[in-house]
Amino acid sequence: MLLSKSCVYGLRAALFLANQEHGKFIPIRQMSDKLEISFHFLTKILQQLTAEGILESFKGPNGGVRLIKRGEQIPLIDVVLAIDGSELLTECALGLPGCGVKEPCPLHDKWAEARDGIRSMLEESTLTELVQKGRDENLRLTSENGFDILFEVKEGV
Amino acid sequence: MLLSKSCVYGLRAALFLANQEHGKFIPIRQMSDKLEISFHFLTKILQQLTAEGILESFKGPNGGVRLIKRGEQIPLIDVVLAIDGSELLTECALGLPGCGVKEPCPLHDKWAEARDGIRSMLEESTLTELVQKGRDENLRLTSENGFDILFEVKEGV
DNA sequence: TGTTTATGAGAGTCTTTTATCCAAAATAGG
DNA sequence: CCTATTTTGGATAAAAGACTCTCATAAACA
Repeated sequence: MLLSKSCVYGLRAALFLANQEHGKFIPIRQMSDKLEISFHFLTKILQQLTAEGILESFKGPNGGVRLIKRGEQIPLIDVVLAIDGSELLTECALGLPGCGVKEPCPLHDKWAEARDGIRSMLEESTLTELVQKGRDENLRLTSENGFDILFEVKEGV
Repeated sequence: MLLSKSCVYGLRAALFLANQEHGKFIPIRQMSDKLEISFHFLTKILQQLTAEGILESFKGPNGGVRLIKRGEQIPLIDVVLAIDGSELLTECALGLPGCGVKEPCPLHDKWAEARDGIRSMLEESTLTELVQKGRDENLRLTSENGFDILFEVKEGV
């Protein structure tokens, strides 16, 4: 698997948050329900994102988590590296310690280039951009539901 | 981790074999010693490569494994997919089942493109090509040793 | 005060990956 | 035929990852 499952969930959650009114705190329970991710598991992942300075949280009634910056300013790479660690995009394809420009393995150059393709794609894509695309084309965010699920706000009913 | 540890070992082993006289059976024990990989573990990995038609084996004295085709004709992708499975380069970045052109997730297009960068790099690189590079520039194949370790053949001493 | 909600630590389960071991089968050579 | 060599395949074990759950604490609200 290229990305860990935690990372995949983290991306889904980040997109979910970017699709909300900016600045509003969203309870984790609500996210776990909508995204069909175990509440406890998602909690751990979001705690990581909070610790890494991507989210901020607020306790108590009407509490929850929210993005620290606007979605426009958050590239996917931030989420991926916060969860899977920066080694993900620096590791040697042959597993050699210290593999790099100075002491490369035979695959180093090509591998680095291919990896950087992923990296730059993740650097160039922002949460907002994907949310926009998801809304415009009504794409999926869970196995069944698309971005529209996020709008059926039933508060006050 | 982008590639599993098994896959990484499999690549090292494939390069090792491509650096040997073509057609000669190399005992797994010798490979595990030189490549500093656990004999038993490497055995399992090579069995997979044999089952996938990349290697062939021969039992008994002077037995071992060898590449079925010449290294020129073996792209890295063969080894990677034989071990990590083809899902590796088709999985959805958001983990959605059935994500594809017909039912994409918001990240699908960009992710597919980035993944394909890795894929085509692995398709275009052959074992021989890397062995050649490794020899020419005397690069590493283990944490300590380079391709030269493969030449100290001590038979008949 | 009591309820809501996140935090942090931790225990426990399940699955997959990584790693080790052993008996069986095949083969070569004496 | 006997023995040493080497792969095969099954079984097992250890470690890591993916979860589930609980509990005690803290902050905020009403």
